[in-house]
Amino acid sequence: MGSDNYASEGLMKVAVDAVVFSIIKGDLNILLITRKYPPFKGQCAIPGGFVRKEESLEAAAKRELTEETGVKDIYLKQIGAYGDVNRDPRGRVISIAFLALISPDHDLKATSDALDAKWYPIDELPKLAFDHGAIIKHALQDLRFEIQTTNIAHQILPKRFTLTQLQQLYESVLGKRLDKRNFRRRVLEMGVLKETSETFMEGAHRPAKLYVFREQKYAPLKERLQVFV
Amino acid sequence: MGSDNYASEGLMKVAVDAVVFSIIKGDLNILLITRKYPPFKGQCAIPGGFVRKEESLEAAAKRELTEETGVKDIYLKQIGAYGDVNRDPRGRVISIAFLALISPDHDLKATSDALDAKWYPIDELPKLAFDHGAIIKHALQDLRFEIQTTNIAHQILPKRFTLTQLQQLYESVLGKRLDKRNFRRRVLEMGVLKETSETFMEGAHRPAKLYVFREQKYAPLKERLQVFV
DNA sequence: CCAAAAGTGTTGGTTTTACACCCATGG
DNA sequence: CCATGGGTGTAAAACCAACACTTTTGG
Repeated sequence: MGSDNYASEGLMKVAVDAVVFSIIKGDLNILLITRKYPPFKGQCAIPGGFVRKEESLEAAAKRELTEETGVKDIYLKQIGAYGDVNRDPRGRVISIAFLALISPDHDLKATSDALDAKWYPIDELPKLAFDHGAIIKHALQDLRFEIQTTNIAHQILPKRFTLTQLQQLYESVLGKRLDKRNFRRRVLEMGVLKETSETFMEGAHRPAKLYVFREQKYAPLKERLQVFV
Repeated sequence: MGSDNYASEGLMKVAVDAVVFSIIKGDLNILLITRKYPPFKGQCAIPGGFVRKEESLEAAAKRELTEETGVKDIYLKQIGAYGDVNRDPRGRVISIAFLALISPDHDLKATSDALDAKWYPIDELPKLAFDHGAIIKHALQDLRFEIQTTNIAHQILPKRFTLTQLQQLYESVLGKRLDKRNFRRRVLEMGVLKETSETFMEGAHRPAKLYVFREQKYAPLKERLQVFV
């Protein structure tokens, strides 16, 4: 960083935006709000807002997400900064984007801003405000990488889950079918899961064993789950 | 992004910083400047500075790099935003970091700011200003990934190069030795190189074939060069 | 003819893929 | 006893890691 004229240079608006993914009926969805004021009034956008002086970028993203959608207590991973000169018609705004993968049963409260937050399947996204279309595209690439290299899956699954649920999650995120036997063998050999003594029963068939993640916080995996994209 | 009180919120300083890598005598080096003014006067830092109203983040990083070090015309890859509240003692500054891999024979001009830019081997880095130590650590991880998944190597190599030069580059970046036969087989099978009819001769031994990258611009590779870290 | 780096294949072990049937349960 | 999804093993193919000698040149 230069030492030159600190006072005048570089002042601009800094925002954060969150691309929040979930799986609904087997399809990957994204949480969007509808803008009630210009610019892009009536169009959809990913939730976000301006960073305050005294909060970190991640804290700002969490706060805005809660304010606009009611979603809280989730892990956000930074995916990059978007800073094209004309990305916001109001003036120069730099946005730092984050991604998350959460359970769809977080309550989407009607918010103070009267923005309504809704889930949209990723292959039926509406036209998006700002450069949010590009941000989402990058976020999806990033998510496909994340799910194979970290335990981010634990954010979306119930504490205890079946291997079939886990596999369906991977299939939805990666957008392709996986072989049941190979998937189970690999995920178990990696040692990131722990078998519980409980089972899950639903419908007229054999009950499924329930598993938990060994690491309950977001953490990188030792090896990559070699499923690729 | 919220629609609320656009005028007042989110205003802060935005900077860019560039972690520029090169190989000097087989060792991975980083380009640092010495700060001539407070804060962190006399300490080393990665080159960077504030973003101007009318330039993109990448353009700002390129401009600052040229101003401070003389290095120009290089590809910069964004690696993330650093926004901790107290990362800059002057006040709130968000910094967007970039990385590059360049040839060491870019001239390091004595700059207008009288900052001198010098190369430092990565295992002999001085104490660094701001959070630049952390930024460099992330940049190195990122570089090790980049070199296996993109043709970023073409930035540092001469247009035509030998396979031995390419292999030494990989070894320096990854910090480990690679098997000559396996390396050559894989890199050729990937099809990112094109053999030329020329050879390179130096010293009393068999001349080496010269190769060029098929893609002359930064581009992701179809497959990953499976060397890992 | 010596030194030096360029160039080149094979083998054994490991990993990955593809693939089909039996099990436990509720109705 | 039927329908449903849970659970399991194996063989062939692909891939990866380890390894040493011949070639071409200049001095």
